[in-house]
Amino acid sequence: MADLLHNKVEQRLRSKGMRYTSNRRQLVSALEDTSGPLTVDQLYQVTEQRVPFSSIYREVRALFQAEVLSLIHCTDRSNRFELAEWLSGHHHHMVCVQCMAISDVALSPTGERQLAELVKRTATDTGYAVTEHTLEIEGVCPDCQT
Amino acid sequence: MADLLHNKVEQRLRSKGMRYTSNRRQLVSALEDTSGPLTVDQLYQVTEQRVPFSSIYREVRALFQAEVLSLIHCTDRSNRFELAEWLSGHHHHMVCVQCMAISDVALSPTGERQLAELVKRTATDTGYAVTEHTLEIEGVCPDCQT
DNA sequence: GAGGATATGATAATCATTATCACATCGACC
DNA sequence: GGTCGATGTGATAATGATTATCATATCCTC
Repeated sequence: MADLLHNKVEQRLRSKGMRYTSNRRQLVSALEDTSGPLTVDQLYQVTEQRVPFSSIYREVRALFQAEVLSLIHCTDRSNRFELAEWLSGHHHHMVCVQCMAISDVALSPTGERQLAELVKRTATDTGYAVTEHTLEIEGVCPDCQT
Repeated sequence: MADLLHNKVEQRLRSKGMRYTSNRRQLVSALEDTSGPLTVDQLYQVTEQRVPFSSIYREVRALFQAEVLSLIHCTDRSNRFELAEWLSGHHHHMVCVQCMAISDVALSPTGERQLAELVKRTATDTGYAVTEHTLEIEGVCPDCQT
């Protein structure tokens, strides 16, 4: 059921006294359909310019504060938004250093377990109370290798 | 020999027709003395305001293009600079979600080997030609836990 | 369907970063 | 050691992305 996502988002927003309006729904849908975080410009294009920039900026920030979206800062200095992990699942990012495309990637369950273990070990060494971890992998994507 | 770093940097800059001037030396020294990436403002403070902002911005960008520095994009939307890994060694970052401090952390050799293996495996799955990887760990630092 | 709340979109303001430009400094060559 | 062409410097202006403002529109509740 594709509407499960929208239900979850709507509940979250309601609980904060916010409405799940058309603008917000379009942005969430756009991010649902894409396999990686998007910039404000990309969101503007993907929604076919139906949502003006001033609104995208405002809504994307509102959704971020409501923890529906999370914010990624990329090597090319762009800021990108994606669905928060409680909506989209835990994942990491592969960045193409040529075309700057970013795509989500999930490790194998075993790999993720190993990584979590590594992170935990590092945490106890440093005294941090760890809440999250992300692995960012840079390289050249298949399309750019020719 | 503490000057090894400066020698390496000087050589690199020379090879690009650039001078290793006092401003640049101060910035590199500042980053050498700190255990994590710094923002432009922090660099301004750490160098005791001897280097004006306009120069910090210019030099930091020049050093970045010469691959002496690398640029980190943080969760709080700040951009930070640090010595490139060929000068400082491979490492990862721990970010405190309270005070936003960032400190470098190196994994154990075993851990790093495991991580590299994981990255390699992921790469072959996706068709990427991997050049780098960074692990970013978020949490609450010891100082902020009280 | 009236009223108080939140959302919207156009525009102006802000802030970090970058460009400009006149002047200073360096280094090579004579 | 003085001259010249190149690179570096610092003050200021310009840019560009993001945020704030505000009048209007839309939604919910009663």
